[in-house]
Amino acid sequence: MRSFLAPQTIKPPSSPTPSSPISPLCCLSTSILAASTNKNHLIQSLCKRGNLQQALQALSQEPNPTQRTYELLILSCTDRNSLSDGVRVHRRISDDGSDQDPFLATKLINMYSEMDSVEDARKVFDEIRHRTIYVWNALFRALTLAGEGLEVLDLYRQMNMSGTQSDRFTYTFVLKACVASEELVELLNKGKEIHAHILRHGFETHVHIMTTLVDMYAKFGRVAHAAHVFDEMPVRNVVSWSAMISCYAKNGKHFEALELFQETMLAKTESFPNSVTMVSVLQACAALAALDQGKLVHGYILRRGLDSILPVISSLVTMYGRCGKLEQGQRVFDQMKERDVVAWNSLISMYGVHGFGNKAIQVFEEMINSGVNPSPISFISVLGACSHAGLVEEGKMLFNSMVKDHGMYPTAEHYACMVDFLGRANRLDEAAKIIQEMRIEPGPLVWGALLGSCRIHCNVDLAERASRRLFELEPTNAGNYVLLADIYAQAGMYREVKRVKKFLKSRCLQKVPGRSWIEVKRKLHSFTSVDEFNPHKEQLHALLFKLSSEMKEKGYVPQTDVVLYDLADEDKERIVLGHSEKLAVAFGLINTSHGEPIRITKNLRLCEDCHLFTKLISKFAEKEILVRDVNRYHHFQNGVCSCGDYW
DNA sequence: ATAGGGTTAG
Repeated sequence: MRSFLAPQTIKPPSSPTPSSPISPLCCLSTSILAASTNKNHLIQSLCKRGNLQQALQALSQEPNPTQRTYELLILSCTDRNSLSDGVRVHRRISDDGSDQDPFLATKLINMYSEMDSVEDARKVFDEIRHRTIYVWNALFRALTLAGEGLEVLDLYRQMNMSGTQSDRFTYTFVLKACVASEELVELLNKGKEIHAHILRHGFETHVHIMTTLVDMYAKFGRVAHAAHVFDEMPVRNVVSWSAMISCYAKNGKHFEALELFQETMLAKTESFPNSVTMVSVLQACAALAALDQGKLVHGYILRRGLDSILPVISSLVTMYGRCGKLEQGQRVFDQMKERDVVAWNSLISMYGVHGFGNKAIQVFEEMINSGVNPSPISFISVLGACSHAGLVEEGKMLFNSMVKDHGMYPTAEHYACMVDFLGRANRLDEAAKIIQEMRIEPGPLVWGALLGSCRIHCNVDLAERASRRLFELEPTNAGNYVLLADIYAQAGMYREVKRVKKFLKSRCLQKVPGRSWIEVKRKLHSFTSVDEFNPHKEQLHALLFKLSSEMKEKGYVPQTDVVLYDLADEDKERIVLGHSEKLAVAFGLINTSHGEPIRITKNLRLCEDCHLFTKLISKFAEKEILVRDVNRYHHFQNGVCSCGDYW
């Protein structure tokens, strides 16, 4: 490597640059002459002013660019996102032997990484002999961003063997690498190993590293591990809090997310939530349909002046949508000064889950007309809307336009939407054909959509085919087995039902218990059908029994096919009457005032009997009831449901 | 000597 202190080349006086005519003085001292031809300062200031082309021009006239000059050139190329110019600068650096400078190598790796050219970053790394920890870290970061987590972990092992010590940055990069890869399960152990390194090297007090650890366990779904790390942290900042709240919100622990936010972070610490915190909190409110909590959070957002931040507003739209408050969601959206594709997507899927398919399509078109390009998620949202509203032809057209007009490749989710709305419309052959002709391997999402449709139309043959694939793809997902058993039960094939249930038991697999929530006077109440300790249980059962008897006189026939046990009819009736959703309805009838709608959330799909029961209640009790199940909204009013019995 | 890291929208 050439020293940067090497004597500078002196240009012969016979070839002066035109802009600097030689004065007699210059000939007296070589150093003065060198200074007058030195373009380093010029290049640097051109870079700072963003004038990359002129800087490159000047570079060609400068025989001895300094390290700082190269650094600014690299940064300037990165800013411009100009790969060709970056390569030019890189070549020049190699030409004068500076490519063995670890500082510049680090900068080059970062540059290539920013330009999504991880192969070039890797080349820089491979060619440099003296690898400082900065060089290693830069490559780790580049590979992680490119999703090459496994490669990072392999290099990390090599680095440890070469005797180079990790620093505090290394740990955050390799922890992220553990989750930046498809092979999540295997890498959990790798992450735990790194966790041990971190403790061994005394970094357990380091906020950045420990927060990354929390996030890593969160992404592996290891909530207890994440909470343990978080609890042990001696110092936490707003990012740590946000990471832990997000961990709960993303892993289905919505109550815990709200509790940590309200009862711990706000009440007991000096940490101020920021926009990122609010996004996770709103997500939890949305998931629980906790409208009162959501409104409080909205108020808080306004007071803290976070209401102009795009992700926050999108989350607000989603929260109001998922709480059944479409007008509020629309209002929040209308007040936005600028709208990005995520905000539009929030609005589209808000109308979608409520069954307003045409409105969702209209919003989708408005988005395009306003000059915002649809993202793959826009299509998932609008196709999902078509599904919920039974808009088969519209859905097919949108799907085709995604490929033709927007040049997008459909993902498994897009195909699953297609299969879903074709299947629901009892066009099962067409749905099966879509699966056959997919340009990617059909995954569990797609087969699951087909199986769901088979359940609606009670198609045992196709259901067996779909479930065979599903059992191969996700052998431990109890939901698939239950769905098949459900179909057998509908078809009266109880021996098959028994077989499936026996199989479930032999594998120690359990169906997710049904759970319903209702928010009354700012407090969330949760119900399951098996909870013996619920203080309201007796009262609710008595009320349900009374209602059921009254409605039976008016023609209600309990839909007991959903019960997977071969029992006497009256036992089946007792079971469906104890479903969590009915308990929540009963609780709502007792605890809401006249004219106030009941709003319920459920973690599974609504069963036939609960659907029928709720429809009738909405008529006989003259009560508006909103139920959000795992897929969509049901708006019950005067004996009718907004889904048109099609869900 | 210099450089760089964690939480976010369907």
